[in-house]
Amino acid sequence: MPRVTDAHRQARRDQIAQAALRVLKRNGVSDTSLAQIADECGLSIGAIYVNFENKADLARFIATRLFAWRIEELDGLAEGGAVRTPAELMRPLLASMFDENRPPLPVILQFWSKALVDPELHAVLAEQVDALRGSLERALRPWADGCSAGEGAALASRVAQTCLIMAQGFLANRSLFGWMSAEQYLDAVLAAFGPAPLGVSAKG
Amino acid sequence: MPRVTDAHRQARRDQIAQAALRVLKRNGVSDTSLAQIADECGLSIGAIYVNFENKADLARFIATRLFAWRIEELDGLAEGGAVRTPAELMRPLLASMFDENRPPLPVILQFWSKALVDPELHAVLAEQVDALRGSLERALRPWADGCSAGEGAALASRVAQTCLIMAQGFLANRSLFGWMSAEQYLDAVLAAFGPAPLGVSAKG
DNA sequence: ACCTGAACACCGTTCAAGT
DNA sequence: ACCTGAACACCGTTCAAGT
Repeated sequence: MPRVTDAHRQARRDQIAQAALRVLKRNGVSDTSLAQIADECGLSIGAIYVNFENKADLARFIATRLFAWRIEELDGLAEGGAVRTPAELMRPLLASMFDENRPPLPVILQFWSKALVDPELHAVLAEQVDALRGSLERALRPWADGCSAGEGAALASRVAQTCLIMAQGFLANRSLFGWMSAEQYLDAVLAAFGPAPLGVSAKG
Repeated sequence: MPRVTDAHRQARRDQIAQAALRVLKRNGVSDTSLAQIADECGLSIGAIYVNFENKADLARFIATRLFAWRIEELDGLAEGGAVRTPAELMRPLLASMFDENRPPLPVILQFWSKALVDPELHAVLAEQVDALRGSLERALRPWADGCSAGEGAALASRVAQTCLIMAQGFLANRSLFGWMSAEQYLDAVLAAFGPAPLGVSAKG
């Protein structure tokens, strides 16, 4: 009867992962022990090892199940071939970070750090961010083709990566220092690199 | 004779911190034990505790001594009141990340993560990044005043923060995925948000 | 004054023993 | 088939004992 066992196993894995995420939010990634997770989900330490290979495997499961970005919105914006500028697409990208079903930003930053020394966790995060990059690239394609008809694909690819790098910076800064809101960030990017200096029309 | 003792103490602290950084580069922050550091510098674990309060205190010392950014270049660019655009100042800012006297970028990212759960380490990093932000803000002032005479100070402050957030993103992405060089990043930022779409003049 | 290394409480991991 | 909890090697930290 493997089906019953599999369902039970999936439920156990979700139960443990959800409990682990609650402890992670409270105590930080490196200060969370398996004993705390076992207490939180009402099981023993051994039960965690029945359902996961080890602590790193549990971390990968959490990253796979809970870190997946909602990319439907970006895909939706791309439909119909409407021309959306990078600035217009950055807005939903940054807003998606604050989705309440997502782990808090500091937890994500701590997983980035773990991925630097855990190749398998790195692969999980790389796959997720690449899916996000692909959606952004598709959504940018009409704008990119308008900029340079022949090189639209290459431009969309480069700019999609760049928008994600800028979003990574926002996530890190928001977690560590909280200098700005997403709206202030976008406004300042346009003021710094945008077409016309802000305030010129008002001042002169 | 406290002077002899103090000099000896400083030398010991530097000896231990340099050894610790070598192990950090090899093994990552969380996989480096005090036993490894003691072996690397030829002392015992107890000797580390003679010279540092604990492991977190050693980490703070490393961050203070070795993470200080070279801001003289930015200050030099600001002298004489020359107008430098954000894009022009981003170049030396990103280049400074690859100074060979600085710890590698992945080590810095791991310290960011540690700072999220260590308020004293967070204060050290916040002080350093704020000094960098101040230099950038001064260097941006002529440009900002040119954009909007009355609001130059506020604009320079906002844009300095924004450039640092974008640099944070570059550091994180470079450490994790290495998508782009600094030059490619700047080019793509200008293509995405800059005044004229690239390639228009060439394409017609 | 400075250093050592054994001792302590904890961690992740394993595994014989239970149900 | 699933779970428990004691055992193990390790970690950061302390401290009596050395020089």
